Amino acid sequence: MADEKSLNFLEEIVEADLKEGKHTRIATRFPPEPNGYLHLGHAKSICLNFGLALKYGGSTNLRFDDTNPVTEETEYVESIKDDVRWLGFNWANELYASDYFPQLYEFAILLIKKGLAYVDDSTSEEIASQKGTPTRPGVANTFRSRTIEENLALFMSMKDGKYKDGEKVLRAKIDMAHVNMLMRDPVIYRIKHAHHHRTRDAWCIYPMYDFAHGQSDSIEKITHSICTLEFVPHRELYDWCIENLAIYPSRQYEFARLNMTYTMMSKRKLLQLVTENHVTGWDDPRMPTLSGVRRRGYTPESIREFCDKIGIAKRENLIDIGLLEFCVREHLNKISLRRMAVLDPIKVVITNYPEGKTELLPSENNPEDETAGSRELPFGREVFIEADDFMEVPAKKYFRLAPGQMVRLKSAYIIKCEAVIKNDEGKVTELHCAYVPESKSGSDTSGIQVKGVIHWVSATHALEIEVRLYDRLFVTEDMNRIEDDFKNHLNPESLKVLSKVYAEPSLKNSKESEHFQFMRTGYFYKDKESTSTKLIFNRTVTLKDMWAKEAKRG
RNA sequence: UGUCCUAUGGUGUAAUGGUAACACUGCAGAUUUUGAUUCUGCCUUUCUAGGUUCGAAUCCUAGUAGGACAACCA
Repeated sequence: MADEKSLNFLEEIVEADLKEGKHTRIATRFPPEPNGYLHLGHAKSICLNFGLALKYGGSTNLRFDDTNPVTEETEYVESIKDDVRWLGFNWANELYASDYFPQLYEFAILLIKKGLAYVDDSTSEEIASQKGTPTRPGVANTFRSRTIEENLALFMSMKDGKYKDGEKVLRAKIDMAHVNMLMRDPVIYRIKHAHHHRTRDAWCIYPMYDFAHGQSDSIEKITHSICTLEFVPHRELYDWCIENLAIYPSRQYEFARLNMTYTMMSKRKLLQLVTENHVTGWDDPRMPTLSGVRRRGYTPESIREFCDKIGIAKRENLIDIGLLEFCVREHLNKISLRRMAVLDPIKVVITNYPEGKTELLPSENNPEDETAGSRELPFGREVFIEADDFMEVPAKKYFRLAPGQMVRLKSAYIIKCEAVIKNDEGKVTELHCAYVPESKSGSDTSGIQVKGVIHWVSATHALEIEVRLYDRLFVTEDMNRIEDDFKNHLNPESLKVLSKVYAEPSLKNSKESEHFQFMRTGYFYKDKESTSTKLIFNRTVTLKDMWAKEAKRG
C-alpha cells in the first residue's frame, strides 16, 4: 500500500513550511541568465522549481537574471522561453531583474544611508588583494571610512555617468575579517557603460548578482529560492541583504547540480564549442542543450522522466548517460512509428519471384499501440538488406542470413540464400535467394520456423534519405575531472553521416510530430535541414543490441 | 593550514531510532515475425573509530575522503 513516492529534502521543507503555517502558498522561480542556451542541468532545475509549485499549489516565475549587459542577448531570452515551454511548463510571470533596477538603486541608497555601503576607488586588483584569503583575514582601506554624505554624492555621480568603467564601485560594509570571503565587503554595484538588451542605455551602473538576486526574490515574494550548491556561501549574504533592507524574507535552498558521464554542462564551454565551430550551433544534436536534444529527437516526456529518476539531493553526483538513453527509449518505444531503412545495403535478388511483380504487404505501425494502425510496404524481386544481416561464414549463435540458411523478411516472406555474388576484390555485392511463397506473413502455411527476422527495403521503391548517426560528444567519462583543455576530449566520431540510405517510401510524408523507430537500428527524428527532395533523419538513440554485445565477445 | 557542504551496491536515489529498498547498469533464463519490447531470477550497499541506546544508515564526538569559497560573472 505504501506506494507513495518518498519526498526529496526540498519537498519535505515545503511540506513542513505549509504544515506549520509558515506559508499558505509557495512561490518559486526559475532564474536563468540570458547568456546562453538551456541545457539538461537547467532541465533538472526547471522540473524542480515548476514541479514543486505544481505539486503544492503554488506558482513559478520565469525571471531573467540580466544584470550583466555585456554577456546577455535577446536571442538567448527567446531560446530560453522556447525551451521551458517545450519542456511543458507555464510560468506565472515573465520577469527581468532589470525591471527592478530603479528599486535596486533605491535599496543601495538605503544601505548607504544606514552606513552599510561605501564607494571604493580601488582597482579590482587592489580590492582582491585587500580581501585576504580563506585562511587570512582581509584588511580595510581608507575609502571604507568615507562619510555617508560623501558616499551618497559619489554613488549618485556614478549613476550619472561621471566615471569610467572600473573607476569606482559600491561595496557593502560588512566585515573585512569575516570567515566567509563573500562577507568581506562585497562589491554590489559596478560601472559598465554598456548597452543592455532591455534597459538600453538608461543605466551605466549595474548591480552584482548578490545585490540583485535575493532582492528580486523578495520583491516577487518568492518563498523558496532554489539554487545549486556553489551558492551555499552566498546564502549568508543573501540573508544579510534581506535583513538590512528589511524586506520580505525569501529563503535560499541549495541542491546538487546535474553532472552526466561523457557530457560537459558548462554554458561557457558550450559557447566555446559553438563559436569555434566544433559543433554546428547551440542546437547541434550532439549538444546537451535542450534545443540540441529536441532536434535530435528526445521528447519532453523523456527528459521530465529522467529528471524525476535522478532525484534531488545535496551530494555531488555523476549520472550515467545510459539512464537518459533508457528514459528516451522507454518513451519512444511507446510512441514511435516502426519503419524500415537499410543503412548499409547489400542487394538481394529473389530468383524465384516473378520479374516485374509488386505486392503491397501490410505491416503494423507500432506493436505497442494497437490504435497506431498499419501501412503497406511494396515488395518486389529485388530488395536491400543490411550488410550486417549476412555472414558468409556465420559466427556461432548467428541466426540471420548465411549461405544455405533461411531468414524471414519482416512482414514478408522467408528466404533462403542460394548464391553469393562477389566482385573482383572478393567483396560480396549481391545475394541470390529463393523465397517460400507459402510463408507470406499473416497467411503462413509453410510450417517453417526461422529464428531470424530482418528488415528490408524494396530496391525499386526505395526512398533515398540521409541519416546522421550521433555518438557521445566526449570520450572521457568524467569531464569535471580533466585538467587539460576540454576540447582535447572531443569524440572525433561523434557524427557519422550516411548520405545514401534506402528507406521505405512511407517515410516521404513524415510529420514533425512523428518519431520513428527504424526497425532493429534505432530511433530517428526528421532534421530541420530536410528539404522536399532530401530527407534527413537524426538518430536519437540506438536500440539496445544484445547481439552486438554477444558478437563482440566472440 | 580556516569556514561551510557532503559521505548508503558499479551509478543514482530511498529507508525520518526498529527486517537496508527502488531504478539504471551488469549477468542468467522465458517469450518474441524487431537479437527490440515484455516477463522472471541473480550479483553487489550503510567511509573509519569511538560513544548514546534494548536497538544506529539515522543521534553525538573525532578522524578520513570528496566538493565549495580569495570575479567589478551568475
